Amino acid sequence: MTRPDRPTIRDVAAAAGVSKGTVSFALNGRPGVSEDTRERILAAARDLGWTPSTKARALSVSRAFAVGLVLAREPELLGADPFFPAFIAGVERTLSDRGQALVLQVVPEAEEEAGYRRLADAGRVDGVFVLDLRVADPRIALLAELGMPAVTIARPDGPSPFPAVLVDDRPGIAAAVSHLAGLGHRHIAHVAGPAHFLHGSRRRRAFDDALDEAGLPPGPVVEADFSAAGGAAATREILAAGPTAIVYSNDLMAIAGLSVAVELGRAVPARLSVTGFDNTDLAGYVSPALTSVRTDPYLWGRKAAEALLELIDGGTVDDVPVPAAQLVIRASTAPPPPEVRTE
Amino acid sequence: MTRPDRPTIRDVAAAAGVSKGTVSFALNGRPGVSEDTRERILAAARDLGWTPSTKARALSVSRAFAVGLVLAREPELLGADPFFPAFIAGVERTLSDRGQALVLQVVPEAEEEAGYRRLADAGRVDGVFVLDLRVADPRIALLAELGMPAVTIARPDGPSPFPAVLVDDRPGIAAAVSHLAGLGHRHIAHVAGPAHFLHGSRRRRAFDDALDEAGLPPGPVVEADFSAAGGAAATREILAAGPTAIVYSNDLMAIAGLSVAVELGRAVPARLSVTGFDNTDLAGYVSPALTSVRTDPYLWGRKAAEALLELIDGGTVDDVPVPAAQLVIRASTAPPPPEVRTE
DNA sequence: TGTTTCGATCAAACCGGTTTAGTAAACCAA
DNA sequence: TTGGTTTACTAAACCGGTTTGATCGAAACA
Repeated sequence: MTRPDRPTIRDVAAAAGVSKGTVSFALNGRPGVSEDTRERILAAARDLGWTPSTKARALSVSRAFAVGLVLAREPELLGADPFFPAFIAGVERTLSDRGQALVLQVVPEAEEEAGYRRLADAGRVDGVFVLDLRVADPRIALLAELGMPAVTIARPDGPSPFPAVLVDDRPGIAAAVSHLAGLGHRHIAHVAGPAHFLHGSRRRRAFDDALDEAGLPPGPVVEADFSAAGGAAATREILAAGPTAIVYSNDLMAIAGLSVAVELGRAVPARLSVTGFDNTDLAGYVSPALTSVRTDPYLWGRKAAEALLELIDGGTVDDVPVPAAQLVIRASTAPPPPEVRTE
Repeated sequence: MTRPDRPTIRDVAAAAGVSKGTVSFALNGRPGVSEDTRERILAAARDLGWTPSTKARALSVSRAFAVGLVLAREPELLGADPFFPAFIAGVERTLSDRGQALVLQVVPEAEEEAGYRRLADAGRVDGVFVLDLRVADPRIALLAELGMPAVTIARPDGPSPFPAVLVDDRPGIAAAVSHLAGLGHRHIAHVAGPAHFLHGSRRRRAFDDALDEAGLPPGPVVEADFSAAGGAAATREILAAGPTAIVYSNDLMAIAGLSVAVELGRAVPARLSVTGFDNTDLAGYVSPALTSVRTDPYLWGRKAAEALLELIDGGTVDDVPVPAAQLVIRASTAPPPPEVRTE
């Protein structure tokens, strides 16, 4: 394990025959350095293979050159959700170009606030992303109090001093319901995500509103936990209400529900229509292929990171609009069976 | 955005009426501080709400107090793979107790080496994990040259100065094949992962060996890319060879393949048995429930992090054994149909 | 008693950058 | 020639910790 001593700015200064300060100026493109010396310094730096020490820069300018992400989900649920990796990839896309790093923290749900606090206290990050917003999310106030720049994914329900990436699940749910209603369904059910999650409750509300808008009576709703097991259980429960279609609030539950329905003799889509949400990689490859709502977490990640860096740099940042989610129609939705009479 | 000026060690020193150095000694539990003063210092630190600045410590002891992970997969593929989140959660489990952070980097595959180099040059991390080992992986030599401590997930095929978490896919594949052979299957096919990935090629070799051991002739193998689309395509291709069972090298491809088979009229498990690998959350909730190989990436993450920290602290670390993967038998495997005669 | 030893403490250097204050030389106008 | 600016650069302070070498008083020893 060789430990090649990295050259410091001092070495560069010596090689170029100038002082440390001048080297710093030259490397940062500041005025007050003659073209001649600047080139000599750059050449010296190149020859020595010098790269700035993030540690030293971080201390001297009191910036971490990193942003943080705290994930509070249980590992199993995390693994099943395609959101995070895609979001993170998008974030990285923006960060890596700008020499910023992403610090990740995965904590038990109860320690989420402690997680943010740790990142802040240790000075490890200059800002954070807030995901999985909850109803009346306490993290907003916490981060404001800590003076920590943040960007939320979706606009919180309460007041928030932070810019948000305006992710809106409602049009996606509305599109799913309207698609089903258009096919002739009158008994549409919903398997919702946990109500304390903002996206869980918003999708649910969107579902209710969409039914109303389609002139349909309220449909049965069962709350589940976004997991396959939860989706399966919820499906068993909700099928008792005799819906001809189920709108799931994510693909994982939809795929699990689809299997349950088929096992219970409810052929999909002949006797039951099903829609998912997320449009995961798998959605197009289950049988029948799942009608789902396509979201773009990669894009959200990119935009969120851009906004956060801007905010950290002291800019004022507006909420960031993103394209509305699109319904991808596949084979899991069809008109309801004729024998189901409309009341 | 209040910016509450964090107290420094200097403030603590002033409050306790001692010098900076003494404070540092006291806080780090070094000898040479009277019990009396130590307590006074600790009290002062507590009262002021002092927490050490990672930035300053990092510079002064030239440690980043962070470890790195470079992900080189495409975002979509990342999203579909349950491995990363679980692995990362395990890593965090170990790290967070010890005040270490995880720095993530997601890069296009072509920039993977640059990714490691960036982390190293900037001094952002004290060590890294090496995932998704490839055949003759160039990263091993790169990291050795950079003098960067590392832990590999699985033992590389070539020489490596780094400890490895001894993940071994072979028993899992062997168990799947032997399970199928025990059910009476004689025509077993394999949908492999990319051959340039070590786990792709190892699982394939394990498949070949297991067939041989069961006294069966080599079975057809199609290489795919671990994605649902790839799994579906590979299944279409491999079904032409007329196998009675297919061993997939991950669940995602298996689930996609299962749908393809059913659509082509090959009922599972009546006319085709299918096994997956990973035992994802969804495996138990598709129809039929998927027989799969359970792995434990959460545990691997924990162990890998422990080993890496030990290594960074200058310890010598041996390879880390982990429990062998277990076959989880569900409904997607059954005896082959009787009409298939054995040659 | 004088000397040694030792524990407790402090002042200062250091990590590798950035930034400010200061200076010498060059330049310019009167 | 003088005096005032500019330009190009240096020296030193600073960020907030850790670590080393020196100092000081008290206890231990001869």
